[in-house]
Amino acid sequence: MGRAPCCDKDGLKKGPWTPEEDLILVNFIQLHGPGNWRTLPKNAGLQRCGKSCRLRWTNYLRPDIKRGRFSFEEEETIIQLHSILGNKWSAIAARLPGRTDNEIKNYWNTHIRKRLLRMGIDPVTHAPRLDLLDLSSILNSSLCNQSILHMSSLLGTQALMNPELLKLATTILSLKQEIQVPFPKDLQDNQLFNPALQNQVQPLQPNQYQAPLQEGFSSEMINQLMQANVEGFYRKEVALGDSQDNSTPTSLRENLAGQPKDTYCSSNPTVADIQENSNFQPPFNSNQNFNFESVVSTPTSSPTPLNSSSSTFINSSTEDERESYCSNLFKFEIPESFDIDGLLM
DNA sequence: AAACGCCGCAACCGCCGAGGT
DNA sequence: AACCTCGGCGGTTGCGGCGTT
Repeated sequence: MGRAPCCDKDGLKKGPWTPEEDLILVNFIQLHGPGNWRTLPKNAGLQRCGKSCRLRWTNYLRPDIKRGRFSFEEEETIIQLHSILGNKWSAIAARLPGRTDNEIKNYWNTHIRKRLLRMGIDPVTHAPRLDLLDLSSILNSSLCNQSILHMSSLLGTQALMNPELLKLATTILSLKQEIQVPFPKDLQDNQLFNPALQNQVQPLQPNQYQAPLQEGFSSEMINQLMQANVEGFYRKEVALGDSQDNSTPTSLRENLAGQPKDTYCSSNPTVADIQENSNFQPPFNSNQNFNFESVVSTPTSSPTPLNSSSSTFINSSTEDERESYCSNLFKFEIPESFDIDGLLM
């Protein structure tokens, strides 16, 4: 069945809207309402197709549109909703008053997505991905300092209690001493020139996350480094005064991490759907039993209210701070006030 | 100052589902 | 059931602004 074009393209203008066209469209809609978009441009005297008019109105001219930079709360909401809804921009926009799906989509693609990639987090699944991780930026921050104590600040003291991770840390440190690599220089650059290091830290390829790793780096160790990366960011915020119980690795990220995109993006996912379709395997604590509802329902005594950390950075706006803040979103818990049932309907 | 490349965003395109005939 | 229209959605494109060389 052939589909008729939305309008006769002949003689219709395309491209950016002029202020005059905007004025005509706004005046017409204020007087008559949008009505039928197909006939609107003709009635209003615009040389545009109805689709173009609708888009211009909904994305730009609507009086209730909020413009300007996204706040941290908005960004937080976007990330949380995206972890549940996937690329359902209109559904996400419905929960962000004054923001359009187009604006949110653009913001995701140009800002949030890139930031997550830098942090080694898959922007589709919201799961840590070793092949996305910028190891150099993580290691540089620690290895430019000689002391193992700095490694502990990177990995967290809890992580260093783990012999495997301690082994990894000392391996890296000893490597550094052996080969005298100038670590403030980009590690990835060094990999290109130093065979010894190349042998230890291979450039990571897609799908290598669960593949057998090079000698000296068991997959478990790498997993722990990944965990340490995410939690390392998180700990920075703790240091800034946000009290939180780190011993509870409950996070929606972990529950949704392994979901296939089809499930992820189903138009009407229910809690049961997500539970049923989730083939998630916890990447870090394989013995832990995961239950979606247990994650969704947060006890009133939860030490991590959804917005508890917002005030920490509320008045700052650097990318680094957002990145640090952002990483904490992957340990979020859903507060009681968050209507997840309503969200999933 | 000019050339170039990158980035962000507005707008377009193609597809889909709902609803009417 | 088949066909058609319409609104809506998500992916993609292309232009303009800005920074760098």
